[in-house]
Amino acid sequence: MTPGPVTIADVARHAGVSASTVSYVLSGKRAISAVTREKVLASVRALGFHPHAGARALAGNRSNIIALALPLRAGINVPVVMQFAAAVVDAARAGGYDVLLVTADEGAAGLRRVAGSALVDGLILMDVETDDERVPALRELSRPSVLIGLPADPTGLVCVDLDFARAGELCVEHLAALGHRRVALLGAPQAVYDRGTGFARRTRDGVRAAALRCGVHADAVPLEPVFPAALEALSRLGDTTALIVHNEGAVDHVLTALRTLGRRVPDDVSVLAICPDDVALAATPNVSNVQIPAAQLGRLAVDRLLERDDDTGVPAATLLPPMLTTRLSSLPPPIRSVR
Amino acid sequence: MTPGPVTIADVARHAGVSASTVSYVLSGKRAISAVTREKVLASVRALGFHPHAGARALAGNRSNIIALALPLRAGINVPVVMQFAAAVVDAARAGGYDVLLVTADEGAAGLRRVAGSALVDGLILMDVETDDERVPALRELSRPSVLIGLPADPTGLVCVDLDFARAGELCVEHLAALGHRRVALLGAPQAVYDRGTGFARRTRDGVRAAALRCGVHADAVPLEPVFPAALEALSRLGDTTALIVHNEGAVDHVLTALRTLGRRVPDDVSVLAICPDDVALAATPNVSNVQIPAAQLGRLAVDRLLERDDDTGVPAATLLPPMLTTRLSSLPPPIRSVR
DNA sequence: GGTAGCTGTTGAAGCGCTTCGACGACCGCC
DNA sequence: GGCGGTCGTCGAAGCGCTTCAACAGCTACC
Repeated sequence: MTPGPVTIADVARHAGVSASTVSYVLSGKRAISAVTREKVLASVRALGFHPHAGARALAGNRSNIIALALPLRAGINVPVVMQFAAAVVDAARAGGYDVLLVTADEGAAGLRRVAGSALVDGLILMDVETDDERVPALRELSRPSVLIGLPADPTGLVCVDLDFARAGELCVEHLAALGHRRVALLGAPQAVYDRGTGFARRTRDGVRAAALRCGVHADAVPLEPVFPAALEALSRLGDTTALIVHNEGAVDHVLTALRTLGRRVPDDVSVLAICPDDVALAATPNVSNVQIPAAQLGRLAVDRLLERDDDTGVPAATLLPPMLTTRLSSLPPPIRSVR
Repeated sequence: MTPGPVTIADVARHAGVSASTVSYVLSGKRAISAVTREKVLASVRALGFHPHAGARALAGNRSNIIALALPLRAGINVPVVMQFAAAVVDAARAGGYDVLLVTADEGAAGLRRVAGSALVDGLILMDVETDDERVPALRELSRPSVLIGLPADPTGLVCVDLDFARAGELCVEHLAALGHRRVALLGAPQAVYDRGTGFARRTRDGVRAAALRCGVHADAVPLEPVFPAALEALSRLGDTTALIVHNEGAVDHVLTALRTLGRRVPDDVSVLAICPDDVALAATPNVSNVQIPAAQLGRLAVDRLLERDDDTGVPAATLLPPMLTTRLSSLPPPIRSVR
């Protein structure tokens, strides 16, 4: 039944043409008459031919694989990462590429390994730190790469991300417009700020800048995504009337803690989140949020990576504009707070 | 600086030996004198040589890549899946293998594609359904594979998993021993049962069997991992004095719902969970749990896959025995319930 | 009627590596 | 001192594919 793997020569023989013709039919790189093409395709189907990936990579000088460097470390929110990953895989597959998983543990050496051995044609990095050891390595790689995130110095690199600074501003502006005068950012765990992860800091900076501009007082506190931490953070926040939660795993805990403290949402406290829509919709009550467009960013990253073949200049950093969706958790502050 | 990629011939020339000698040094498949070996290794380092993955796969008939088929669908708990994935990647890397990500979307066709094109040397599948279309495909693949999970008919396949039936029994036995007479299993979302995912059903069967044996009444209800669902499920459970939560994402919600209903844990209600330790420890109070040894299972799967080279018989299914860790959430039932 | 220009197909030359068989050098043994 | 046996190294073959240069057969045009 299975007399060893089928090669292109088998297909050529079966179809009564040469191996190169089969190759051209499959790649479409040369005109082939309709008759021949059909004959060849029929043989391909009949024999169940799958071109040998290694041979193809060797001869064609491209593996049709891209590397996805995923963070699997402290403080990151796993479901969000997986949304990115799923989008990247989908987009890559749609473009005829497979995805090789590289963990952040391997660091720059891992990237050099997979790129150096021609295992992958390009790389996508997530969870980029402000001063990431992998960033300089990337520049020397001779393979294209795209970062999801924004390092301190993006020169010569292609980056895509949500404009988190603007997202922070947007939240403050929204709350300020509602009349809030005292807001707080409940952010990522401390470890994420310490590590210099870009998105966390950029949001914080955006919140602070907008607060200054809008004449609003803004606190910013890191937060572990566990219930006691949420409770404790809230009890220390005093007469804050609005919260901005930039921590997917903590949204639920914050709402629960508010309930525990007897503070109603949105009547006593308004809550905004920067999180994917599904997290916002799973919360009770549904939380007004700036969406994290994971699927869109993942797809964009792949597109940027693959369009590099066409060498359309250097697109540099693309920061998607944030979008705030108003749901049930934000209202003007209670009367007693508006002097 | 970079005059194109370094080939084995460059290394051979630099070291003053033949290409085959370099190959043998690198693979260790033939005795090489210490002097020559050092010379070659020095040249490898000096030139920054990385063997071309495609060429290696072509000549050596192995790609040093394994496929990991990940579920990215409704009802699965993403962080747990990622724990498995991380363990698989780690173990694979330790064995000199890279990991290619294949999503469940691609189904059997995806497996045939990556195996048929010799892209991967072996496959690991997660989230196997009772009657999974991929399982028969696997048998025809001519590449080894390991399932994390247990299909209806595991004949001829290598499977590893936690013994969920035994886990369910263990929970009931523990609660029965404490004196509980009425327990409830809060399980996976309905969609997971409908799909026929093995672990959910096996746990339920284990719970029922042990309940019968121990003379305990056991309800089993599916549960979405959102707060309102937890609240609703609990309010309908009547005078149940103990809960078994087999749903990582719902553990927190169940505890919060109990708090909301004014039922204290463990004084009024005992709670057991089947979940990874970190979920149990992040809960308030810490929940007694049967651990899901994701890291161990991931590593085991890779080991099983790679030891196939040695062809040590057919190890068949390996079900790890469950371990119950008693923490703060389980006590004998309140007096009023013990007639 | 000759030539220029297409179109469709082919053979052959690699891509960079592994591995097989061969062989020279050197060991110890009778 | 000659012979079998290791040990260490090498040349060459080939893995299955892509792609280049070449060419046969046409059409079209002057």
